[in-house]
Amino acid sequence: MSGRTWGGTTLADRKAVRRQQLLIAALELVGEAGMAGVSVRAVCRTAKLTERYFYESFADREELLVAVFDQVSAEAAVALFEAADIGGGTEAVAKAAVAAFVELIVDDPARRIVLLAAPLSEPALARRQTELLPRFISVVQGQAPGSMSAQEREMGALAVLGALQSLFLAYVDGRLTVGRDALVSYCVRMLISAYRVGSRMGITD
Amino acid sequence: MSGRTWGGTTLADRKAVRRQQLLIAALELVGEAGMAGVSVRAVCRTAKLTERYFYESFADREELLVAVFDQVSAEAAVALFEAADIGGGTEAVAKAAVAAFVELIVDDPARRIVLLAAPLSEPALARRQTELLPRFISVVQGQAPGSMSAQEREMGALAVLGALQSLFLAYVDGRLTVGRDALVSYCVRMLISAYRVGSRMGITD
DNA sequence: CTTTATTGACTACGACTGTTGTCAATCCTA
DNA sequence: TAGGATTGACAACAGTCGTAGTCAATAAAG
Repeated sequence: MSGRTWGGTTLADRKAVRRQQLLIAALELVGEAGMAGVSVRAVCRTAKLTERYFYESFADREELLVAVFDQVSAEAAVALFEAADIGGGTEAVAKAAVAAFVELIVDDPARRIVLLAAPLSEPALARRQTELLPRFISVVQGQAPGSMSAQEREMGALAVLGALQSLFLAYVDGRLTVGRDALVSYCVRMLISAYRVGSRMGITD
Repeated sequence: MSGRTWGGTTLADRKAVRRQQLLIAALELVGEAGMAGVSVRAVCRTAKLTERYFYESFADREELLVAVFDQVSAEAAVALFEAADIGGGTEAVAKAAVAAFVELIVDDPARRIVLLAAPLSEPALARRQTELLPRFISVVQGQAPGSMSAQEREMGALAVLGALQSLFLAYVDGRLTVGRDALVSYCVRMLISAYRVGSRMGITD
């Protein structure tokens, strides 16, 4: 049965192709109309597939969104790892990674929405992002000081993520009027110093 | 004409009452179904008013949302100012304010969504929040160091806002498993040290 | 009582949604 | 060629949406 073909391809291959078509269509819709533009019918319409094929790969919209997020995240991770692979100290690495990320989100509205904005309004993506967060953070921060508890580390990562999301989204919205270099520089410094919040107990003003 | 009454009240008064009914209905819908639950028809249904009265006070959904945001923000600001009005140093003030804010958002899901989550998915609210941000931040941070540029101050405020949003939303979602005291403590330290990022030029690791 | 303003309950337009089923046409294998 | 799998194009159900107009009933003032 699995060897049977249609148009020269197996059913498994056709399913994989259709699945990818749906992911691409969803990302395209995000870019055009934001997350609200991603409905089952809209995605199928854009992919030129009937709704039957949606349910071939995804139980519901949420499952599709998570798959889109995973795919875009994986691409972003590759870009970050490549940008950070320049050797040098923590600051140089952080700067390269942040600059690469700023370029990615400025240049690609759809991916920006998926990576930064969507997790803020889609609970499933927020959870997924939280799961993947340590991986992204580790690119630029290396090892946390041993004195930090797991909780401090967790809070630090979430705080950094929130801060970056806020800054980047404000920057592209025009709510933050600074140059790109200043933004990158600030983010780098923030990333590097983030552990200081947690690593210095008993701070007084 | 303005003195003419209906049921003992003037037209202006009735308009004000209906407007408030719509605001209350919107907040109630937020609590039940998130921002997606707030449509013109749903709000009017909940307020038991016909759609005509929606357009009496608001041009569209966005204008209603901004009004809801403004009202909830004003209430939150009062709560923060009262909590912070305890005298003492910056840390004590910050702690009181953060603890009060955490209590507010944990106890009131609708207000939490309006204050923290909605600005992340509704552009008009993001802009409004950016405008009001300096006011909230000033409660707990007093004056920024004179050495900071306006840009650094702006970025610092946005970073802090994003960090707090991220931490609080993760906390109430169960994505961040720490105690409330640990969260408050971390946020206070972060708030107090946020200016250090900007105030120390040329940080090296 | 007459006139005007206000209210409440619809209708209309032109779409949209998620999910599932039906049926005819096409393709493939034996 | 026959049988079964696959495809493509719908229809169906039961709703939803934003915006504006219509009309009868009610209220108020002179």
